Amino acid sequence: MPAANSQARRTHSGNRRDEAARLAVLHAADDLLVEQGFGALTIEAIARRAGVAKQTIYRWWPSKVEILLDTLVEDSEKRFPVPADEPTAEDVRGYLHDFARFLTDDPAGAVLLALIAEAQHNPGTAETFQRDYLGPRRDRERAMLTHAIGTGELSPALDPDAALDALVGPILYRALTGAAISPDLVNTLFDTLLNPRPT
Amino acid sequence: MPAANSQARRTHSGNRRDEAARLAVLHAADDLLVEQGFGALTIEAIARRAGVAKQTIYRWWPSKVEILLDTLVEDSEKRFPVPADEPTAEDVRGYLHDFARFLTDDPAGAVLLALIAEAQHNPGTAETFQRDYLGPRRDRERAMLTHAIGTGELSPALDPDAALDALVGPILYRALTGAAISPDLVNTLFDTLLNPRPT
Amino acid sequence: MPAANSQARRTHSGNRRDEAARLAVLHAADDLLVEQGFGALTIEAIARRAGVAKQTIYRWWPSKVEILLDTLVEDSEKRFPVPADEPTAEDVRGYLHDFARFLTDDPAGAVLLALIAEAQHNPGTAETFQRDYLGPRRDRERAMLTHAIGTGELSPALDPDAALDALVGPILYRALTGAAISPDLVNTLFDTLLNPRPT
Amino acid sequence: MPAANSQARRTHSGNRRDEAARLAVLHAADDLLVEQGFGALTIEAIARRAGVAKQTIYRWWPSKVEILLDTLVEDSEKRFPVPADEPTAEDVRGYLHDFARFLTDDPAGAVLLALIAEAQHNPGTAETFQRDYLGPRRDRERAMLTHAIGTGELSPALDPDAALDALVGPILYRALTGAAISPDLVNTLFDTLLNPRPT
DNA sequence: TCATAAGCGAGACGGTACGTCCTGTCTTAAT
DNA sequence: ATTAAGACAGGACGTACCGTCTCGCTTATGA
Repeated sequence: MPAANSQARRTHSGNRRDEAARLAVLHAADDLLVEQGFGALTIEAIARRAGVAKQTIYRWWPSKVEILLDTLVEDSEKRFPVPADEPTAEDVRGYLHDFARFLTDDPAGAVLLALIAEAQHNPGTAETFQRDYLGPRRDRERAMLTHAIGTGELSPALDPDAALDALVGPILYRALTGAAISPDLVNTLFDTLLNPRPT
Repeated sequence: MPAANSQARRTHSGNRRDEAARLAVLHAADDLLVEQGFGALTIEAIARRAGVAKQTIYRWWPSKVEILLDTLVEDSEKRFPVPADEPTAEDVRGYLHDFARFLTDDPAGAVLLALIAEAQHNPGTAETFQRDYLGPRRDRERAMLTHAIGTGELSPALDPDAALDALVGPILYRALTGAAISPDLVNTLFDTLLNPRPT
Repeated sequence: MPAANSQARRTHSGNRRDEAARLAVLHAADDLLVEQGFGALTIEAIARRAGVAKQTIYRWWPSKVEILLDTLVEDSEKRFPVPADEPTAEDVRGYLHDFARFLTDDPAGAVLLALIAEAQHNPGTAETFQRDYLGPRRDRERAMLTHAIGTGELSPALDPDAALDALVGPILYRALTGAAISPDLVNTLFDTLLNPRPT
Repeated sequence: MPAANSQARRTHSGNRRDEAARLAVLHAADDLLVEQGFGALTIEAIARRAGVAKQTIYRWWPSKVEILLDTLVEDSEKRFPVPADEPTAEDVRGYLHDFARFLTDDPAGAVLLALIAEAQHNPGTAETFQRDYLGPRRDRERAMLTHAIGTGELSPALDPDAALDALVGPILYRALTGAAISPDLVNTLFDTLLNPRPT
């Protein structure tokens, strides 16, 4: 764990961006969100916990939303990457399970929910979030689904984007309302909406 | 409509709750949210626009969330009431269309999105919102769906609550991400998930 | 002494200006200036020490200069009021001695020096200081001197305003440069510049 | 004059102190003080305008006060040097006129006023200013005055230092309060305080 | 001649204060 | 009892400077 304590004064790197400060900010933001909730996630609190000056945060991130985005992009790639290499129907199913587990069991899932929330409150956030997170992921999800349709493994009644909304929507909705997401639900959604070739 | 302007000093009602003040607050909150977004929705701004003292707001509402809830409950009942009287399959379908239209076309739809968002940021809000809005509506939605299943008109692969999540989820997800919701999408979801008896 | 401690939360006066807060601010500013110098005299430090919110300071004073002015006006009137009632030559002489003593021995003298200094750095301060302090005092000093000239007790070579500058200037200059001001110096200035009728 | 513009990147002298940078700093400080006042005289602003790195300033001057002192020493010597070569009474009188003119008409006079001001706010500045400016000049002024007394041209009622305070004080006081200084005032002070042998 | 040592522009860093805004509590005077 | 008004303590906002630091470069010097 990257120590962000303040007694051992970090020595920084002069003219160049200080990687230790960058990480300290990301971790502080993440920790604060999980431990104390979005209300406690102020720039001042992040700076305080990271042992960093406010100006250092403002220098590199326009707002706390972008900090969260940075952590989310990293965490999402780590915890539920979109299967990209000749994905099969089972890869798609597995991806949906991973997504559900990320939202309900992973502390980082809270970041995704918080960003969706913040996007409702702020049009700028909505745009940034769409551009830097939802859009790129959707592109890869669409490619995944399209491939599995192309092989004949899946044959949904909806076009790929609508099908993805129909799959992701319910999972996310249950997460947003604090409900559990059983693997059965995911499986039934998958079977009903994507109509997989019987095995 | 009760004027909420400040030049014509409203005369208030002595020792009874002032209904004009109550309405002025609800309208001010609604208007501010729609016109200037959630960021501008502060107690001070509501009080200012409503021509009401802050204390009057704090006396009757624990937080701005409850103000929004009050407006949302009223507006939802008006714009897309849950069909309750022997609802048919077509009533269910119509309800989903009304819900989608509320979210995308009605200014009051923004209130629902804002409350879902705020619920992510604040556990207290989540609970209140669930208890006073989502829960009661879901009860009536479940009754509606159960009735239509009981008559044999609908036969979903999922249990009623899961089916409702599967229908509401995608619609809400598209609204949350700012996407349009075509009637076709709603129809296809309805047909795929609820498997209606062919007419 | 008005307690400015923070544990015993002051109860304030609601709708009206809180006199206790006003005094706490004035005393905190005074104390900080004397104890830690002008550099430590920040709005934040005053607020901290007075146990007062910053906003309360900004509500009533445009800047810390006006806080100092308020204390200076009060203190000057108390410590070296301008003799006003048929002042004699000896009253004038005594006034000069009081002025010298105020500058060198009284902690409040530091406030006067600080304001003269600040006036050099800030045109707005210069104007306010002139209008609210120097001007009014000079009017009364001129009246005092004019009266003593009118009785024939004093007959300076300079017009009253120039004479006052010639008397005040050296005293203030020595104070500004941290030099002591002996009563002899004041007496000699008085005798040389005002040419008093021999007794 | 060495251009302090930033587009034409100055080539510096490698191993040795860069004289161009030194001058650029002095001029930038001077200009900023005159054009925008003491409030705008920050190290960052000086560095910006001089096209110099902050570190270069901190390397050679402990604080902005010393920068001003450097310019003041140079300018004072140029604009109103203390007559040193067998000064007559008229030299003394002329010196006082020069001093008054420097304070009121010369942009560099603002530097002297600013340093007197800053000395009130900061004991370190007071000491440096006394040691490097006021002290040395006073030594030469005392020598000048003593010489003119020695020749019998002048016979003040006060000892030389007190006489100098009595002359300089009023002039400076009027400058500090933004008042004009007429030659008549200077002449009368001179005549009254120094009691010159009639010509 | 070529390493080395200092000065330089640049700019990131941890801090502190700025002046503004909003929070939720309180008191007053009027209804 | 309820209201409009608004003062209050508190605390976050985003900005500007502070004084320190490290970087990569340039130049003069002496081994």
